[in-house]
Amino acid sequence: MHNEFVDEQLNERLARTGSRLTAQRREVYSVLLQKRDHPSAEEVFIRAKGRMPDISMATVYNCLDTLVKCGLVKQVHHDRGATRYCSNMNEHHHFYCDECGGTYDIDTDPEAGHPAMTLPNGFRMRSFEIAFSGLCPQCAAKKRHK
Amino acid sequence: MHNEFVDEQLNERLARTGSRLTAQRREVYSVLLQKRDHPSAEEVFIRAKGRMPDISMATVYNCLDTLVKCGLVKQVHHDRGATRYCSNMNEHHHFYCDECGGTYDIDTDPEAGHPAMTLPNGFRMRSFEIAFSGLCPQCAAKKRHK
DNA sequence: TCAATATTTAGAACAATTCTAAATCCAGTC
DNA sequence: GACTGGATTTAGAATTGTTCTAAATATTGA
Repeated sequence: MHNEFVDEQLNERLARTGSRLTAQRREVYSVLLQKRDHPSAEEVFIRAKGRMPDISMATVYNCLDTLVKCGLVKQVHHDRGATRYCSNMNEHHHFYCDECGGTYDIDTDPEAGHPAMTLPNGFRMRSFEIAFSGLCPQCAAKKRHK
Repeated sequence: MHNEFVDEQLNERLARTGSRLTAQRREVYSVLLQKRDHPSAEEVFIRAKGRMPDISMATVYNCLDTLVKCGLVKQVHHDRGATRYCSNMNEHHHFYCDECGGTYDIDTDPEAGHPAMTLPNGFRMRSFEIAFSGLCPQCAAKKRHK
C-alpha cells in the first residue's frame, strides 16, 4: 500500500497547496488507505503509532488537515461524534449502523440525480449529503436469527 | 405562545415518560416554539434567561434532553458544531447556508418518497436525513447584486 | 553548508457537553 | 397544613474532541 505510485500521487497533490511530503503525512495517508473504515483521529493515531511510535496526536491532526485541504481525504461527521476520515473521494453518501456504530460508504447511483426533493424558491444548492441509518448487513443478519 | 393549550400538550407528553411539567421545561420549550431558528443550547440559555434570570445552563441541557426524549424536540447536527434544537416535528430535512451559517427546514415533498438511491444488499434502512448546503435566499440575493 | 521556511511536537487552552452531589421543589399521604 | 420520597434544579468539576502556542527539528533551495 505504501509504494512509489501512491507517493507520487501524494507528493503531487501536496505540492499543489505548497506542502511537502513528509514521513508522517505518508504514514497517516497510508493508514487511511489501508482500512477504509472511517477511523477517527484517535484511531488513526493508534494505527500510525504501530509503525511510527514517535508520532504525536498533534501531528495526526495536522496531517489529516493537510490531506483534507489538498483534496485527498474527506471529513465525515455524524451526530456530535468525533470527526471521522475517509479516503474515498468518489461522490458517495454514508450509512450509519445503529447497532455497531459502523460507517459505510454508499455509492451514488450515477443515473439517479439529485434527491427527489425541491428546494423552496431562492435557495441555491451547492451540494447535499445523505445520512442513512439503520442496520448494517452483519447486524441485520444477527437480529434476524434471534 | 405560552398558553393553556401548549401547557396541556406539554404536560401530556412529559407524563408519558414519567416527567413533570416544571416552569423551566415550559420556558425552554416556549423558547423553541417562539423563534424556530434552530438555536444551540447556549442560545436557548440566553433567551430563557430573559424571562427566567436564575435558570442555569445545566438545567437548559436537562430540559432539552427531556424534551427530546418525550418527542417534542429534535436535535440537529451539522459538522462538528454545537447541537441545535428544533421544535418542528414534521418529517423534514435541513439546508445550511455556507455564508451566514443559518439552518433552514426543508419540508419533505410528500409525493416524493425515498431518495433515488438504492442501498446495497443487506442494509436495513430505518431513516435518512439530507443535509443541503449552499446559499439561503437572502445570501443568494446579496451575492447576485455584487 | 547555510539560511529560510515548513513541519513536528508536547502541552496548554478551548468549547461543548456530561457528571456529581447538594439544595430545592412538588405530589401525594397523614 | 406538615411530612416524606422521588424528581428536578443548580453550580461547579470533569470529560471529550479539537485547536493553539512556542520551541525543537527537518527539509529545500541557494
